[in-house]
Amino acid sequence: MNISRAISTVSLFKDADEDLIQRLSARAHSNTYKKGKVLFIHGDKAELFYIINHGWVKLFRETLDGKQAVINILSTGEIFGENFIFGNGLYPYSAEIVESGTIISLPLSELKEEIENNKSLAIKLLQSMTTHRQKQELELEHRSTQNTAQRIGCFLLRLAPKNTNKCPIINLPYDKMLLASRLGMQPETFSRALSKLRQNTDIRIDGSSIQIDDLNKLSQYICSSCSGKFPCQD
Amino acid sequence: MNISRAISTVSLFKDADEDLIQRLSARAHSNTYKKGKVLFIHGDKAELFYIINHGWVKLFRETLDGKQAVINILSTGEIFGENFIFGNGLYPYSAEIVESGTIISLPLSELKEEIENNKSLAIKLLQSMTTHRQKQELELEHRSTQNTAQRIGCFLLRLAPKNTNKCPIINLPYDKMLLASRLGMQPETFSRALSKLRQNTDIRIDGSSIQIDDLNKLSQYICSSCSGKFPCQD
DNA sequence: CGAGAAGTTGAGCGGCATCAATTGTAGTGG
DNA sequence: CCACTACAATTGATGCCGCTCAACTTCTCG
Repeated sequence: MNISRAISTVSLFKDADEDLIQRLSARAHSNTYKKGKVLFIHGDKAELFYIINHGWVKLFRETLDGKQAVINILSTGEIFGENFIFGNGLYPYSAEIVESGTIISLPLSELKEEIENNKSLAIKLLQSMTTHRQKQELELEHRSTQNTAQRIGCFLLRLAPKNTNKCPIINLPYDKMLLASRLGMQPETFSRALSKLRQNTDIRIDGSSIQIDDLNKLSQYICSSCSGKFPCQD
Repeated sequence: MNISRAISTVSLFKDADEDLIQRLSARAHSNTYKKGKVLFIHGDKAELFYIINHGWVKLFRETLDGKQAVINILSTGEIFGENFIFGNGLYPYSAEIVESGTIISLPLSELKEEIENNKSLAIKLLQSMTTHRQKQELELEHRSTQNTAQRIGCFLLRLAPKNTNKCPIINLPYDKMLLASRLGMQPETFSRALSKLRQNTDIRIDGSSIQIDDLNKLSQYICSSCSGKFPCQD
């Protein structure tokens, strides 16, 4: 897959004209990284933003006493670092490859220039920022109102295909340790919470694949502690 | 204080030209509300955004089983609802007056129109969204890495004046119940956590005013569980 | 097949929530 | 102005949820 094709799949550039894609491609670099590679750390000078062509990336912060807070875990077609164009010039968190893959990097200065000259791109970025803010707020709500079993269930519900009424089978996108950190809990707690969820909602677990027999029962168990209604759309 | 003056104090409109302020003022309404008044609730059609001229406003979400998650508590010169211009047309949370005051309301459509015709305003909005996102991420980190006493201390530190090396005296901006909910804890927990903080950091508490004798000791107690360095700037 | 990591399970503990009772405080009306 | 009321704030007792430490099992991959 070539670079310009990858760029044009990103939702921020979906309706962009061909010229823009080409200008961006000209300044882009594609690299393949192994699991464990750190792209940048909290406090580094922010000069690039990234598009994931393939693989998984973890965004996180580390506290002085060694704890880690995972902000998000991203995959193919997703973008990160783009929201620092108008920041203080430093990355506010770190990024690490958690599943080997290829990453495209682009200069923030180039994106900034494009945005300043392209109204519809600026508005696209505003839209994507709005979406992210709302997800973030929902995340914060979940942390304070949902218990660990519900948080796992909520994650599963959002992975489930929306429009099938048959029992979906879900494959966890990455390993359970990573998922636990993504959901803000310990691996041991995750394991126990998942089996608690199984007891309460009749899901069937086989390694990393999970079958939901009764979607209704699951969503009731989860969404009673949420401000939204299933299926989640906000 | 007249409407256009109030509008021009908002950071989003700080460098705006006089014409813009006047166009906005022409479509603005100022209202005085008492404590308890609900401006809008989660799910309402989003048609207005608001500027606080005076008083305090709580933004929050409510879950089906009655729990409440406070998103933020805002005051004079702050703006809210502006980030729904590019949303799905519905308010994603509720807003309630918690300290009586006057609020200016403006149509979102007007702001949207201005932004689409005014590049520098669009960029201003992008900047403010960036700031908000980073604050939100820090908030999420705090919830998972800081305990209740540290969260209170962190709140105090951010209220303290930055550039004095003498012992600052801080007045809590609103009552302790509300502050507890803002920090995601129960009132009883807040009370206990505050006295724990007093024991560990030599602060002196007298009702709602708090004196910090040893700023260094306080910041060490707090910021060891944070990814940032004191004084907080990111 | 063996080493190391992921995942599970158990025991124990601490932090925060909950329920309940008491004290402090501000606002109301006689 | 004071008595009354309602609510804020504190304190105690108790229980649960999730973290920590530890042992064990399962899985993965060289």
